[in-house]
Amino acid sequence: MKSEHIPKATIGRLAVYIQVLENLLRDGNDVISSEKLARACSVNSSQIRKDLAYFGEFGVRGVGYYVQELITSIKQSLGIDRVWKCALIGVGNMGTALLRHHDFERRGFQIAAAFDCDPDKIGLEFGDMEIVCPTHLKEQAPEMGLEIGIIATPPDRAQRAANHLVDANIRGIINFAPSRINVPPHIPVEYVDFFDHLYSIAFQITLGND
Amino acid sequence: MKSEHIPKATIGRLAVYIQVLENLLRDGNDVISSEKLARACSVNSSQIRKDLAYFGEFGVRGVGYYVQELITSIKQSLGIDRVWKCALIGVGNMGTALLRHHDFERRGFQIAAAFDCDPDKIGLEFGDMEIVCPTHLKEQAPEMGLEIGIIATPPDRAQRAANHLVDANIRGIINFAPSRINVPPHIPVEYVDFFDHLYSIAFQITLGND
DNA sequence: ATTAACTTGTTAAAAAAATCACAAGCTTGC
DNA sequence: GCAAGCTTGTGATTTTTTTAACAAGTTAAT
Ligand SMILES: NC(=O)c1ccc[n+]([C@@H]2O[C@H](COP(=O)([O-])OP(=O)(O)OC[C@H]3O[C@@H](n4cnc5c(N)ncnc54)[C@H](O)[C@@H]3O)[C@@H](O)[C@H]2O)c1
Ligand SMILES: NC(=O)c1ccc[n+]([C@@H]2O[C@H](COP(=O)([O-])OP(=O)(O)OC[C@H]3O[C@@H](n4cnc5c(N)ncnc54)[C@H](O)[C@@H]3O)[C@@H](O)[C@H]2O)c1
Repeated sequence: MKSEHIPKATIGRLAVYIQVLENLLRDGNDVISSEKLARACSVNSSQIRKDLAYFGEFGVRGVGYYVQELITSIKQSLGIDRVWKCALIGVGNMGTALLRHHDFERRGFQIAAAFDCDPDKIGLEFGDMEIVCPTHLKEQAPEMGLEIGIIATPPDRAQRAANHLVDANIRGIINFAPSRINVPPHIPVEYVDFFDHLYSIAFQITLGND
Repeated sequence: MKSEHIPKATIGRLAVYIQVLENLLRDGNDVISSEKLARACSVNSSQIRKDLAYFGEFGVRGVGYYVQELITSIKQSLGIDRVWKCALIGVGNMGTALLRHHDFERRGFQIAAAFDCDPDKIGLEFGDMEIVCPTHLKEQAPEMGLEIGIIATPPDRAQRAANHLVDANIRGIINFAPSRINVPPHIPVEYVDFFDHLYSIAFQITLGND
């Protein structure tokens, strides 16, 4: 099929499929049907087949999908069959948790440089990486091949951080701060806010009460 | 209008509206039109009016929405016009960042108790809260009025943590661990995984390249 | 070889969500 | 008091997404 436009929801589900498939593989499952995978992911099996069809034909009729092969195919489709180098801006509570999280590389991402404007933080070492001032971003980004920016500053500093990233020709941005940022339209921005999920839970609980 | 079923995407957008409205209020805007709010949130103005219509009529024709009033109405609609007490399970990198984050209460949530099974962590104090073993959950949850569980354990411990929460009659769960959990159907579960967003960015960047 | 039991990829149908378009309502100025 | 100018709330329409249905391909057993 190999379609042009892919729904955003599909991307989100592919992330879930990878997660579940990796567990299946660890448990020794070599082959899986869309029906079984669907149950494990709490979705409809046609949904899975349709999601995969956007990118190609990965299964065998009458058999199912070879798990390892499917994982590889999905990762290729998403563009995470390689490591993306990320620049972290803002090394506070959140930034530190991210730096200490050792799952990034395995999942296709590497925080290769960390920036903070607090003089008390500049110079601190994290593994083989030193925290430096965001003004160095423009010079370090091309040198180090930084492509994705992760903003973890307070909300009123997020735009400033975004400006540094844009100026350094970064190609995409994740913003953990609860504020909208303005960047040129060719740079994709994703907002991460746990409170979305907390609101959703609160709402679902409240709803159930009526 | 006051409809029965509300799209999940609507809840996500309401969270964005609150964020933007609070900034508008801080900047001294008392009234806003759906058109202007729409631009600030990068959505369609009918979308905003429709989202709000699910919950009631909050605007004044010819005028717009009174910002403070609208914030209050949205919070009421979502059920966050009060503080929800949360139980954190797993006080590692992520859990610690959450505990140190002082935005929770302002946003309607409070991490009122923290649990970890690591003997080195049990007994540590965080403000006026002491980390205790998850076996105490069942006894503390009703005592303290804990309603929402936040799982921040390693993925292979998430199900165990979920079981503790279910056993303690918790009403909803946020899972930060990258693994699916099984709980009774009346308990809503939300999965938080930043990698969704990283995948999405990687995909959007890769796509732009073709 | 043929049949029966599965499972995919895809087309068709249904459902859901987003957008448009406009009547209804508020405000201001004359 | 009325007209002109806005802006909401909502039915109608369009677009998007999800689900169902099934032909086509695979395997295994007889
Ligand atoms: N910690 C959490 O659990 C959590 C949860 C949800 C959202 N967030 C959001 O994530 C962001 C970071 O949260 P945190 O808890 O780490 O805050 P924090 O205050 O601990 O850290 C912010 C860091 O950003 C640095 N900084 C400020 N301005 C900067 C600039 N212009 N350039 C570079 N660095 C700059 C500060 O020096 C500090 O180190 C906030 O916007 C917060 O709302 C955090
Ligand atoms: N740190 C991050 O930035 C980050 C990012 C994305 C996802 N996550 C996910 O969040 C989860 C936590 O990450 P982390 O970095 O804090 O890990 P961590 O290893 O630092 O912390 C895990 C904590 O859970 C505790 N724990 C283990 N089993 C437990 C149990 N049965 N009951 C109670 N506590 C238990 C451990 O003692 C430890 O303190 C992981 O699943 C991780 O994949 C973390």
